Amino acid sequence: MNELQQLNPQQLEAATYGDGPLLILAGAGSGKTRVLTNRIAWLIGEKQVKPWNILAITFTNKAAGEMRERVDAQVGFGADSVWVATFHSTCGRILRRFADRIGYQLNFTIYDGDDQKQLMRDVCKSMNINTGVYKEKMFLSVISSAKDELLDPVTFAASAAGDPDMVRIGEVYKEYQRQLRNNNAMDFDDMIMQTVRLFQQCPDVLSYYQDRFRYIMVDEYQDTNTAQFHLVSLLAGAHGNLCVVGDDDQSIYSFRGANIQNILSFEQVYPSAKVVRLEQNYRSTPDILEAANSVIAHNRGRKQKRLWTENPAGPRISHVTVYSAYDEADFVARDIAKEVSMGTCRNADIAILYRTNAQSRILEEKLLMSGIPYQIIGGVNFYARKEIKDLLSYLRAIDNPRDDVAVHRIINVPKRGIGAATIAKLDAYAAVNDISFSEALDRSRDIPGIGKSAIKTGKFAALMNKLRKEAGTVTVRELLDTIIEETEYVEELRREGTEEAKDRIQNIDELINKIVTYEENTPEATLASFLQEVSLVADIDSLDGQAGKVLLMTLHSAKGLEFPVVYMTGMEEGLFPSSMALFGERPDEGIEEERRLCYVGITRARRKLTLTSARMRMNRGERDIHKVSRFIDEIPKELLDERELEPDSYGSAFGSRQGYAAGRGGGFAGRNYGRSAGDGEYGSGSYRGGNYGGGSYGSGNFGSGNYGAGSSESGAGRSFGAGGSGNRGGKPKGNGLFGKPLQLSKGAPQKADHLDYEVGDRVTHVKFGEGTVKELVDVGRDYQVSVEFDKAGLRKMMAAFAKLEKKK
DNA sequence: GGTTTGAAACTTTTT
DNA sequence: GTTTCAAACC
Repeated sequence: MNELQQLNPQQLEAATYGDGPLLILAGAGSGKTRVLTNRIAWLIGEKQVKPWNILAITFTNKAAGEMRERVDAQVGFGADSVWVATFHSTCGRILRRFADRIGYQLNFTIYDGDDQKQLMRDVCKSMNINTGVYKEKMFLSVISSAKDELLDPVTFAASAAGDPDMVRIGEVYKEYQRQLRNNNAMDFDDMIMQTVRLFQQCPDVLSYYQDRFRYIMVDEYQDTNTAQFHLVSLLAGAHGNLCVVGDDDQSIYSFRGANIQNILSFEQVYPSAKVVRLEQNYRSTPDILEAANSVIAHNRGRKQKRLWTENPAGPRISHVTVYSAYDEADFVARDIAKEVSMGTCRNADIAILYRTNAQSRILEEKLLMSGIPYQIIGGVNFYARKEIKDLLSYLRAIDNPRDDVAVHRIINVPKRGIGAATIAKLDAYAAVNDISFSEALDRSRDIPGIGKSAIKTGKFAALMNKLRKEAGTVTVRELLDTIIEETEYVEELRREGTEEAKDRIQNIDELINKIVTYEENTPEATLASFLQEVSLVADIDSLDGQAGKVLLMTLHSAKGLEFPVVYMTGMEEGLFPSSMALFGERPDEGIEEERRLCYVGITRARRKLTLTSARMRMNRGERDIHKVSRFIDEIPKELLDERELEPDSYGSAFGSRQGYAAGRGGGFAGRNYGRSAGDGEYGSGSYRGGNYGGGSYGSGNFGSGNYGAGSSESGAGRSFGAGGSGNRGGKPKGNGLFGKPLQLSKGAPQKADHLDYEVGDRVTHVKFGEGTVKELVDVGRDYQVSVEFDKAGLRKMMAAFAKLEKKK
């Protein structure tokens, strides 16, 4: 309790405010988590509130975990009875207990984005919808928004009357929802909406939880959507002790249905609400705060507040303009290496932020080359990887036989010789008889026209039934072992023997580890509880903090985090603010949300902030010329250390260097470098000059290397490098300037007269490190070199591109 | 009928 | 550079 003495007056007021609604407007870095945990401790210690009568809701598991830890540390006895959880897991727990009251089985499956898409494809197919005109994604996004607003298919249809497009969408929504229900499945949005429905339809359940949760706290309240608002209001309906914490300036999830009005009009909804403002920032230097304040001041309709700090001054904010995204990545990598070698910071202090996930690749590449350890948050979720998803689908199909999406996914994985035609017959049979796909499988022999395929499908059905039987008696881990054994899933990968297959096996091992950890830490671990846990993990949750690595993530993922050193990359009009926001339906609102995102980014930095802008960026094979982001202009000039870097050829770059040389044809900043491609002009908006050869560099047979430090890291282990699919056969498909193969255009590496290494020599490669030359083949224009690398394994590459150096 | 291969389209942010 | 769709191939 002596912790309270360390709070400032406003924090103390918020932490010790008694009953009734309470709105805490907490600016960035103002210590809101501290206030929340202190409040929980105070409620229990001073107000004699029972720990199990307290509910604290967050958005991510990570935030929940942190709060849990701090509550445990501060509250002591009884702390674990405090319910700290995310919106989705809270609803999950409630629904696992009462979903049967609203027509679901308790073992319902939770569908992620991939599952939703799959299901929507089936829906569109069954309704004969031309997805060339109406995209699945569009349907899903409208349905998602509807659910966020608590509109069920019936209400939606009513509101759609008169608008033919909306009526059509309404029909799709109805069918989608019907199939979800048939599959005994819910999507993410259902979790919230169905819980609200449960409360509305079953007053006894609602009053049970109202009585259970007498004190409710909601973190990041500005990100709640309408459904979440209703959920919270219902829960707080009896006792009225609702404490919400948020910052309207950090509302960045409107695309996900977040309704900023929830926080802006809290005082209207709860007229007796007490409002406390936390404006003292404990995180950043005065310059960084000043920059953040100046940017956000351009937004209208905010709750007035201005952050201030007593923190000492720090280094100036840098803004660096470079020519290309490649130069940007190079600058960031070099700057990090410099700072770290000077001892001003450690790798673990640094975060590189960007607007879109697509920007991460080039940064990743540069960091890898510079030997800087990094971890990427986001991109491909571990649980979304093919091999993981396959095995999880087995578990899902076992747990919930009605999960048609899961059964469809695995019926021919690994290959069992069951093809599309057979599956179509099973589907038709299931539809006619109104049974699930699994049941149709069980009746394989009765299916008309199936022929001898019934032997294969029957075998598969038998396997699934055997596994289901076993599931009741063994642990999840043992069950997975059996699946892997029976299906020879890993065996198959082992036979493939490629680097990619090895990676997949590693990921499967990692999945097994996760299951073991889960079963060890969860007393009542069941297959269903494990699957729920797994489907509700977010990318950000994998961040462990002890890694000693530079972190790369989107600005969205960075919310709620702080770092001593922050790089905000891609500060360009069209990227950030994104063109989607600029040219969307409501440009004003779009820009304001982007600006809030910028505010979030700036306020992540404690000590040193570096902003970077590239003039040119490759975008879907075209180069776009961008102006510097307006947000840079919104920062007072005197706060910025402006620098402009000239493009220059960094000798070490594999591939990009060459593309760079060719791409310069149009001339940059009025100067003419090397050859002139002739067409295209700099400065007139979008440059669409000759084909830049994006993606086709390294057109030799480079293989699809898999890099990254350990595939257990989220995002690492992603493969890049040219070659692989899309460019099979070793011949460059991509066009160079004027449609000719890039290799033939000027500036591309030429075949060397001779090579200064031969078979058996030790060589070094800029990315793969050291290795031994195994084979040299003269293929006309160039030599093809095969090298067995110590770390990266056997690689084939073209000598002119590989830039191998003989080791002395 | 099933599998493999090649070409085309597509990239905001996510629980 | 990745994922999806159609055609060729077995």
